[in-house]
Amino acid sequence: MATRNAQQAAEKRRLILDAAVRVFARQGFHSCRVSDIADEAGVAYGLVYHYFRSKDEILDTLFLERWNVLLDAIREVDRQELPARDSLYAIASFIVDSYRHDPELMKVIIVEVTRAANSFGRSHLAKISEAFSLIAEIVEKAQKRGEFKDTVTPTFAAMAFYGAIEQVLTGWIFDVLPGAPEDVDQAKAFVVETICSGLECRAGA
Amino acid sequence: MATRNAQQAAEKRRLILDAAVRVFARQGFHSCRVSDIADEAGVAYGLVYHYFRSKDEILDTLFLERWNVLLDAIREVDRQELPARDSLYAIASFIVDSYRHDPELMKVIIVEVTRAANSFGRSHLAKISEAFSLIAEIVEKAQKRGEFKDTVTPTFAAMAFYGAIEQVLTGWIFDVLPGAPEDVDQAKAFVVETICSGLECRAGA
DNA sequence: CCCGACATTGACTGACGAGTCAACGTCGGC
DNA sequence: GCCGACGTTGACTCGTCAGTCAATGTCGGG
Repeated sequence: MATRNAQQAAEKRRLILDAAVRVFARQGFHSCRVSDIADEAGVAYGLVYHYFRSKDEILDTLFLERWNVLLDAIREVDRQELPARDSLYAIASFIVDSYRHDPELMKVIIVEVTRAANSFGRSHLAKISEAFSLIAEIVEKAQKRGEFKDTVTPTFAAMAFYGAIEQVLTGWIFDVLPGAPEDVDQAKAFVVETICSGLECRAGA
Repeated sequence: MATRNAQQAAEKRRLILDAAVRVFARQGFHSCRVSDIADEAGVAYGLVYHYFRSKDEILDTLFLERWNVLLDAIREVDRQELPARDSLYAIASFIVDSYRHDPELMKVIIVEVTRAANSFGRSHLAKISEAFSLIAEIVEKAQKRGEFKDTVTPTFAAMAFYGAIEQVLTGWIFDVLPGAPEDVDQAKAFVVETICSGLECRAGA
């Protein structure tokens, strides 16, 4: 009952979650066994089931933890009412920096959840879509303010924006795109430049 | 030995492939059984293994058939040396029309191969990347001609372009984006407008 | 120092599904 | 109308894992 116990339990849980990230990133969710996670964490097989109801619940937990952080970040950006280009730059930066900070975790979330809409993504579709809606709102406001032209619906623009970023991350993850630190930095600007210039009203218009 | 036999065999093979598309689209590759495909095709379980070495080979076949058509289409567009915006519009059109023509097949290819780089996509990464390279070439030529600005590398631009389209298709597939016929038509223009305007040199520049 | 609660262990089980294979049609040629 | 090749069948095998559970360890409180 001691506080120390609760904290120790939390640490063990974290230990398993962190091990799972490494194993999922290395072998993929479906082709790894629960015993691989236990081994990686240095705990017994059964203990994994003491802390999590199922293998799925581990991935759910990893995804929700991180995605909620992303949603909060987007909401915070939104609240600041910056010019749309700055807002989108901040969001792109956040995602790209998340990748730079913990590539394995981002790989797992993108490959096993976000891009796996048929298996895992399915149950998290609503949560994933929340991000699209928030981005769409930012675009919509920019259109009302006259910053962005309104020939493209906010929803499509949001999908294009998010899709472009995710594809770039996927490129890094699978080594089809150069992912050196300087490339990663440039990428933020590239994506925002491409998408925003396409959405903005021309200077002369 | 008769020609008729060879043709009948080809038809049976096709029967199984078409059934597989429906089953994969409905249940997903991993959560369907080979017996589901056999049932859907109205043939015995074992016959599937008479025509294909494995469950994987069925998906491989479906993917390669379609992706080669896409690559040919892109090469053909490239050969015509149109303005880059027209080239990219043609490519976007081709992909979007492929979806309209056979949503189930495109769903399978995107969800189970293209977006599943960790399982199936892995073995087809080279084939998938070919499309990126071809698009990147088009962008590069446009930059050399001065149509597109060169602040964004062709590779990144290609990823952004393809990513945007794929995300829109994914939106339709999972009903997070309105996919009525008129939306589908607009989408081509939306994507090209967004990405190309972002890449083009400003009129005043 | 003992006791009970809870953390930890890992051998085991039960389900599932890919792939095999031996038996059974069927059809064309002779 | 007989023969043999090959298309077709589906019950069966066999490996794989997720999840269970009973046994064992640990630790704090009384």
